[in-house]
Amino acid sequence: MFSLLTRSGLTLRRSHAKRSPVSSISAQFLDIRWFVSDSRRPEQLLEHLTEPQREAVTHATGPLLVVAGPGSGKTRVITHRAAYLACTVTQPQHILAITFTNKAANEMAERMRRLGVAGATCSTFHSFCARLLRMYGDRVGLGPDFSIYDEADQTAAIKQAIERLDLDAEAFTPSKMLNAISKAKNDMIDATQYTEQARDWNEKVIAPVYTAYEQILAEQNAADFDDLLIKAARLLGDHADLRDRLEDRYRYVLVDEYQDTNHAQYLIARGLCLQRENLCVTGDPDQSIYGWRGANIHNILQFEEDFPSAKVVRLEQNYRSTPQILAAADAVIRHNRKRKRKELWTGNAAGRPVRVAGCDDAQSEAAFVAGQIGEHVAAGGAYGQVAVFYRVNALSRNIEAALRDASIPYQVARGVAFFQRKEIRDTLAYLRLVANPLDQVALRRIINVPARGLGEVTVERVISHAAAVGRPVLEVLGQPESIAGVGPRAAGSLREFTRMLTDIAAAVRQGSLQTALEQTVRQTGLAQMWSRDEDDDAIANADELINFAAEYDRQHADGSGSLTDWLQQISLVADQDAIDPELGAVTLMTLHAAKGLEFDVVFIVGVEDGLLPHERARDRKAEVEEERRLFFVGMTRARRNLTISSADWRDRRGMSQRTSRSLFLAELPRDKIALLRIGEDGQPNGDETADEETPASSDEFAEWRQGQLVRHPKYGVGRLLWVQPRGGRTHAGVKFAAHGQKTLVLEFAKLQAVDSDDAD
DNA sequence: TTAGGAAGGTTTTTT
DNA sequence: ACCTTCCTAA
Repeated sequence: MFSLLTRSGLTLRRSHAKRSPVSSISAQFLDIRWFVSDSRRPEQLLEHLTEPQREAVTHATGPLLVVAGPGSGKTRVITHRAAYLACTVTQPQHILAITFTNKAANEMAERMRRLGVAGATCSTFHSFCARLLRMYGDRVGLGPDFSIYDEADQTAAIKQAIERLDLDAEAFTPSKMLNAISKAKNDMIDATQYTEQARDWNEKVIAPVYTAYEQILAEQNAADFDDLLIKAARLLGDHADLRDRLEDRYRYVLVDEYQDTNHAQYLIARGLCLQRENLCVTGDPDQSIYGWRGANIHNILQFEEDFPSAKVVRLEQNYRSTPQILAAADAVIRHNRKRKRKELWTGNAAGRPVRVAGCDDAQSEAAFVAGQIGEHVAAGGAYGQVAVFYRVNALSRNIEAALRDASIPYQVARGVAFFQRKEIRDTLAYLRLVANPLDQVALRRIINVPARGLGEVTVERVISHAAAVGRPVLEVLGQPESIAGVGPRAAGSLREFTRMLTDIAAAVRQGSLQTALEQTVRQTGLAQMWSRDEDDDAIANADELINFAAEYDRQHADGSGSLTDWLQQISLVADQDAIDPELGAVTLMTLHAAKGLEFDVVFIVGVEDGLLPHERARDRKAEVEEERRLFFVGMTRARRNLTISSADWRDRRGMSQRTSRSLFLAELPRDKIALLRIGEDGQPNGDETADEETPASSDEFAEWRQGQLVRHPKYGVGRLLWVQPRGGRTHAGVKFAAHGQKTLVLEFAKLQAVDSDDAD
């Protein structure tokens, strides 16, 4: 965001008075016990609701599952239900609503306030757990100022673990290890259990790393993202007194996007509702898109078994999209075999057909999108009602360039990217160290940034000395002369470094984060380093960070803020949090980030084999189904117009490569879509030239895709490089192990598919 | 110890 | 194309 957000040619710098997209997350806990502002009668809340919606809203006690199709008014039901409960059976402060992003949490709080209910807690799982751990973390080995390690910090910790074990297991990259550890954590398998269960060679290598990694996190008073959830789950599981206290506080619990909860989140939701079972979950199995990070779709599928007394309400009427859009999305999702049947329908008026645009290359695709947005606005539409979705972030580049060229304002939903920038991480590392002196990942990051003559050798000496005398590193830093092997020069630098930290800590105690940050940037020499390197981006971004701190200061003028809390907010920022709907700009984001949003006009670009479904998912049926759900989520965001595009050529790794179209395109219903052919200029080439593009003759090979293994009677086994319908025949490039690359016509080549699908 | 260049590996999605 | 890491020279 910030500078990323404002890359468009137009001026989008927001004034300070305006709410910064990410600063809005600070309001996430709304514990203020206000009065229910008007004496709204409960019946009023039921007006304008359909029968099933009303059923869900008025179901007061006991478990409730709301299976809500896209655009079925789910958010409305949730907020009305919370409001209804608050003025019939309970008070606002006894309601806990858990959503997927901070942005959604804020929105829910805001909508409830508009319904006259203030004081409910609206939060994400991660924020809720973090706050819980700040209070009760001592029971699971965390001090109140623990650091939250993101992926980069985790990687650093893993590297430390590997070093400590004297392992040079280059067979695994740290990120592979991290994945394995994260997966284990998501299943609530701790390092001890993992070690006991380790069967194959992989697991036996990873087990000691997992153990060492956990040790390092504990030493540094740090928790990774997974820890937030699993430590909170353990807290609830092991401490009945705490559970009782929380259950008394939160008597009605509501979990949104339940299809994307993992095992730890499931345990937390359960743990909060053991006695009253006033748990209401909402979600849609067809929109489960986070299986890859441990989400367990069975949580929602088995809700009725978990809670035999559960009431189930299905919301199937769609109020969002045109019948064409809904029918197209429905036709696609029906191809998923592991699925509960659901009938989607809408009473909305017919609109335009869904458009499927085949483009020459990624540039013409981008130009096409920009041109169409221009036309939309020329016809009276607003930029703010347009979104472009893609499978991978890298695809935003072309689109951004084309929008800039066309002077179209846009925002990219990449809230986290800002905080991952080097200059921001460096600056924050100083503050992290002040908040949590045990945060060695932060220490190692900046002890020699900017360079002050403290090399690897010195740092290791200091750290091992600290370990030897059993004192915290920061304490040892202050008396460098007592460390063997540290010369006078290094000692001077160490003292200077310690003094800077002390000064920053003092500035933080003064209560202004803005001042503390300004001082950090100046005193540490970071600012000087950036100007020396003429790194204008770094300077601008650091300024943005300072503004962000200033905004926090302003919102916590009453003294309710803290450095730890500010850092926590930053750690838990989501990409979606960076979107400002008021900005009046086109929104660019990944399909994952699109969940829960809606726009009048939607473009889904790069719908090509290998991209959607992504090549990493393509070999496993379950993963292809998740990719299909992702496509479904994207399609169903559209209210009025939906355009799906693919390019015949796309740059990958610097080289232009032939693509083949996504198998999902063949699943769109012919009669609901309009096919377009887009030339180099990004203009449609006549309307009905699409026929040669449709794989009319090649239905037989429609399922064949890039990367698939095939067997040729003469050449043996090979892999499909590309598949392209051409004039009633299907051409394909195949790379054979023994005979190199060949171009074949599938109708004649007598290729057999070699099935590489894993049963999952 | 640092800087700078060459080589080499790498790419999904994210709280 | 891009980033990280490794290597070498100063």
